[in-house]
Amino acid sequence: MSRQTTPLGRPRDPELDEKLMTAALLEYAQLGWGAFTMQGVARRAGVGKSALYLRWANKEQLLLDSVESVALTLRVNVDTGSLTGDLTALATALLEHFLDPIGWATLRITIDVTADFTDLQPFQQRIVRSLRTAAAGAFTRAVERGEMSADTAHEPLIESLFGAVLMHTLSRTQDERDHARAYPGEHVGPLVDVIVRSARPTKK
Amino acid sequence: MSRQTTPLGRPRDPELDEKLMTAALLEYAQLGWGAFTMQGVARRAGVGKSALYLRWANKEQLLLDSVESVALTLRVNVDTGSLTGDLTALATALLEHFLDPIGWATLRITIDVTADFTDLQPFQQRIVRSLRTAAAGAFTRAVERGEMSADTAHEPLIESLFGAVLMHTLSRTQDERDHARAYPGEHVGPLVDVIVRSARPTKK
Amino acid sequence: MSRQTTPLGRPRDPELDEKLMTAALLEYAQLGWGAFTMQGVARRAGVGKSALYLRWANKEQLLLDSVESVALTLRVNVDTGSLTGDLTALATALLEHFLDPIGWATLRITIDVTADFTDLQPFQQRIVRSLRTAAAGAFTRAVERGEMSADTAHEPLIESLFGAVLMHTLSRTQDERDHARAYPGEHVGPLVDVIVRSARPTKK
Amino acid sequence: MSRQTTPLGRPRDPELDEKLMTAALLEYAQLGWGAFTMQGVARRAGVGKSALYLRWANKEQLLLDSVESVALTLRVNVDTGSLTGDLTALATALLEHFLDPIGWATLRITIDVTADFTDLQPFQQRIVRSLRTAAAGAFTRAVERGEMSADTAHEPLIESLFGAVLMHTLSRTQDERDHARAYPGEHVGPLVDVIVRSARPTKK
DNA sequence: TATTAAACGAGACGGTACGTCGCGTCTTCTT
DNA sequence: AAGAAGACGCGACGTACCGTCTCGTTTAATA
Repeated sequence: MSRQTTPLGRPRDPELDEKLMTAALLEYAQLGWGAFTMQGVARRAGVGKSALYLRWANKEQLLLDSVESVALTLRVNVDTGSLTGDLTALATALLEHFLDPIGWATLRITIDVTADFTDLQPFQQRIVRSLRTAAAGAFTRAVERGEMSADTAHEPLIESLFGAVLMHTLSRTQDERDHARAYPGEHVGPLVDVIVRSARPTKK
Repeated sequence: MSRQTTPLGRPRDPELDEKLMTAALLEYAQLGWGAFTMQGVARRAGVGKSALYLRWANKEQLLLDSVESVALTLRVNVDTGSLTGDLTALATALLEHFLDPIGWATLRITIDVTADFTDLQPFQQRIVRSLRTAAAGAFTRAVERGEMSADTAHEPLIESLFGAVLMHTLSRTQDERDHARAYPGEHVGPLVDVIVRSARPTKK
Repeated sequence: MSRQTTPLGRPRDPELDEKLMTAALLEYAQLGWGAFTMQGVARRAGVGKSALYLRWANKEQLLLDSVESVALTLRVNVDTGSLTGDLTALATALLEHFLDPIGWATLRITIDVTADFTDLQPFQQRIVRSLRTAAAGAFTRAVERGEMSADTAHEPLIESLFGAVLMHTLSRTQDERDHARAYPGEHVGPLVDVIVRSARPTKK
Repeated sequence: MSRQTTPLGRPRDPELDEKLMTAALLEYAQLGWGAFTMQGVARRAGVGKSALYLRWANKEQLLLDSVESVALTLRVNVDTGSLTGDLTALATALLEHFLDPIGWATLRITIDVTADFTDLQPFQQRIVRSLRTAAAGAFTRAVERGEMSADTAHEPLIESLFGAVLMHTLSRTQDERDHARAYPGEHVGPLVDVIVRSARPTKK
């Protein structure tokens, strides 16, 4: 006769959700698709398979969900006083994201999702949007400061900067990536410069 | 007395090598890692599994080899008379490469390879190198024309341009990608502009 | 506090054990070693391969186990009032066993086992023993009746009778075996006679 | 215009026929059906697969042929002066045949052939016949000597003796079979006795 | 002596079964 | 009802062998 029915039986362990997604990302990051297994995730989390299948229908769903939960972490939007400073902060954050195994796993899955014709826009877009809005703030402030003319399109600049960071990570050897982890500034600086120089107002 | 011994037994069918790699890339492009199977490749190529396993030890090797054989295709180096023209040609080729299912598959595999700690530099580097050398030519000619100062670093510009194309492909929906396939110029133009403006010599 | 722990997880389907062994024997009886396949057994039983490999490590083990479970069926020991009657009952049972495809399969496997140097005595002996004990009863009663002297060795008589039935089955054509199935008495009679005459006490 | 055409080309190596069949029997005797392979036979004989498939269409044909070529070896027919002596010679020969790995392999294959509904009478019968004719001689001489009445049926006696030897081999452990190899007389004696006693004329 | 056609060693090839392992579902007992 | 454990039907893995098919080389009989 209770109106506000508490669900019967044992309640779900709320800590498991996050624990399982973390385990999934680690497993994927270390082993790749080929050796990524549900029982591997369960083992790593010290859990039975039921706990997984009660929450996700299959491997793909688990991975997508896990990736999404991580993507929201990437929220950087600081005013450092200059466009170079703002973009450096952003690019550094992204570089570190890509250098982190889990961040890289996120990218791999995004790439795979993009390939499937089943257009998982909501998933994909949410991640990209967080990057764009962060960059938009930096550009707006730059225009106010006069570092950039108001009619410059943001989109190509954003794609160039973030794409450059991605390409940089992608085209380097393991040793160079290790170096970037230690000294991100040296790697990000030249890339930010490209954007800042491109954005600077044309002299008369 | 012959030093140059012909290998014994029936020789391998040389047509099969290419046929199998093509089948593998198509299979991967359509299905992704999750549903990519050796027997699927064999079936598609109308071939027994033995023909596959005589050449490659496992799925990974087959895919890596297939990707490498495709990567060499990407050879663009034309002199159009202007930096904008040269870079547009390059970026368009790359965009079309990424919009092609097989080209995209190539990227996916490169990403996966980068993740593995087993540093497959020779593989990875060979692909990237073909891009860099193509761009280097364009920049050299630009310096000669006076469109660009001699002391501008190439590397960040290259990473920005190619990364931008990649990020562009990655962050768009299926519909937008279809549009890019039809009108690549509209998509590539703004990205090339970013680079050209960044590279232009500073006015006194 | 419970010492007698119930085994964890879903319990094995107890009906499957027998179903699988029956399917295995039928498959073997119909197709022989050459075409006997595990997936064939699984298909016939409407079962996945896992169910088989959870119970038996390989083809050989499955067949041995199956044979053993059938061998125990051969239990005949009746007192018909005369040695001839008792032995006829026994020999008829054995003849019918050999004429049955599954019974014959049992023999084939026993022969194979005997050949292997890995001496699977427990298996082999258990089958033979059931025959010997049955015959021993008949001989004991014959001695009591005075049909046979007490100091006659049982073993050679047993081997002669059962061996004769086996050789009879082995050396006949398919047509003759069909006839034996219909009229076992005509085939068994002469063989029993040989034994009875050999066993009869010597007249002074 | 030659009438007696010699076949063209390189003639078949006549030594190979026997060499290959011997290799086949050894392979089968040591490994059994399960691990009996054509390439194994070829390897053991130091020969390519072609040499095998030029002579036999498949594994089965090779084995049947090999068995048949061996069976003809079993030709014993000596007059020792007594029925016991004659039968002992025969039974000993058969016992040694069964104790020899190749002889045992012959039996295994015979058993398998008997099981198949494809009634390979010519094969099967030829082997059995050689045994029967040998025994027939011994019985004929026994009748002449007065050790046996003329109207006693031969067939059951033959089946009993040879069957007894077979059953004896079949029901013993490896150790006991080793003993029989060293002292065949001890094992054959009791079995021959059974037959001789059964065959002796009834005293008035 | 040179030609010719089959025999032969080697091994690629299209298949299929092996025995293993992971999927996603199910059934059992425990919490 | 959640959860750990593990059986189950299914199907791919990578291996090994089937019987067929090229290759190049060898070996007699013929020309």
